[in-house]
Amino acid sequence: MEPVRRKALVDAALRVIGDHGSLTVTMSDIARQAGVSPALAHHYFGSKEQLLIETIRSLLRQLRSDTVAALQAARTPRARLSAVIRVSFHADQFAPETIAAWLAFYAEAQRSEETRRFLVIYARRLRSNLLADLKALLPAGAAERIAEGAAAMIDGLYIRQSLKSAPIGIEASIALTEDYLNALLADASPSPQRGEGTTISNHPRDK
Amino acid sequence: MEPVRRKALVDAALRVIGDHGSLTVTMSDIARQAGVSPALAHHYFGSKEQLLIETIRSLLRQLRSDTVAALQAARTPRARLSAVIRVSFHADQFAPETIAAWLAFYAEAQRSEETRRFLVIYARRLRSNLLADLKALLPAGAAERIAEGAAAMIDGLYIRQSLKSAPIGIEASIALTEDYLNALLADASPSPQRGEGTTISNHPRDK
DNA sequence: TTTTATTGATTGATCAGTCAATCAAAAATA
DNA sequence: TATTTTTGATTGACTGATCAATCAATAAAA
Repeated sequence: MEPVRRKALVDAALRVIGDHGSLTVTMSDIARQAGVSPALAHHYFGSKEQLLIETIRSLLRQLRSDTVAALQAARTPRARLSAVIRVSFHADQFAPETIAAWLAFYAEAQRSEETRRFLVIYARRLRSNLLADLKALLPAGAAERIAEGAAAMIDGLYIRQSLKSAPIGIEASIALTEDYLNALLADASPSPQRGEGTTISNHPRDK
Repeated sequence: MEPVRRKALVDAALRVIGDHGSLTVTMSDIARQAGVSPALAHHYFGSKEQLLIETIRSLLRQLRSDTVAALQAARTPRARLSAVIRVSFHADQFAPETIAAWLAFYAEAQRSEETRRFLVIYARRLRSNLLADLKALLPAGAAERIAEGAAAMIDGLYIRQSLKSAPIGIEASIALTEDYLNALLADASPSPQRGEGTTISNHPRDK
């Protein structure tokens, strides 16, 4: 029973948090959603905090397995970059409840060291997935900057989506991120003289 | 006394929220920080929610006045774009406590309609500040997309900063956003044939 | 019988919000 | 000017609700 209940509770937590848009949900809410008593939730997880930790861990695991699958299907570095982008904006990830849950965990990360660690893992993974393939197309320095920029744009489109005003939409979000990559790849790669000299380098941080 | 106390309480709320990294701070915490009794906070604001609303309003007011000042100092459209970027990453805005506070309000916006309204105002302002000057440099369609992308990148750099791992830094954040603008301006403007045909248009959303 | 699953009932802590009571300053009255 | 009245500022003490966490008891399975 234990694994069944644990999964049910984690799934329930994710749903309740997404609906409510906040981690200030009660153990009772979660337990009710999972169809068990609050006491049972405590029995299996020990504390609310621990259940929340497992919940974000599950969110991350899902994203990771989606990413791995998408990367395996892609052949060229450029196609792998597109795959990473596509996964980030996959319908599941882009559902309002999922966005709300991610946002709630970002906020929680300000206080919970363990939650922060998980989000840092996410951020690093996204960056390094992008970086690995960018390095096949660009000098290391430029690749690092563009990976940083693309990761930021993905997160930014994501967070803006959470406001639900003028929703940008999945396709448009992907297109914006692709535009960014295309433009900076074109800028830095085919004619290094121009790209290196005027746009990419020559910034304060390059001192 | 009333205006003095109101300001002290709003400032205290901002500080406490920033330090604590969450809106789940008590009225007592805020009142203590402001050096008054919790009862007085209720007396002036009626409810915690109302005090919180005033707090985000104050955050927004500050950002707006900074932006207006920066825009007035800039002369060309391109300079105004840089000014908007610079204000977004101004040291005050980039302080960890300020970022934590913004993040907390983003999360709160999932539940509080009024909080959401304020954040939508922020998002719209940022977008339209960028758009106004981009339109002077580009066709409307391209300008809109780039404004959206730049706004997303700014917000994304901001939220990534909140994780405090591998902090990107003010200068590097500005540089990344400038790179984005430079690359897409170069791409779309000087040779419309190429830009329009390959990078900017020809996306699913343009169907 | 022993172990595991499950819950209802309860506890203890935390907080938002209320209220009646002070205190002080200003305004009105003598 | 001196006195009384009114008004606003301020608080300590309290209340009611909420909730995480506990625990002893029961049911079911091994």
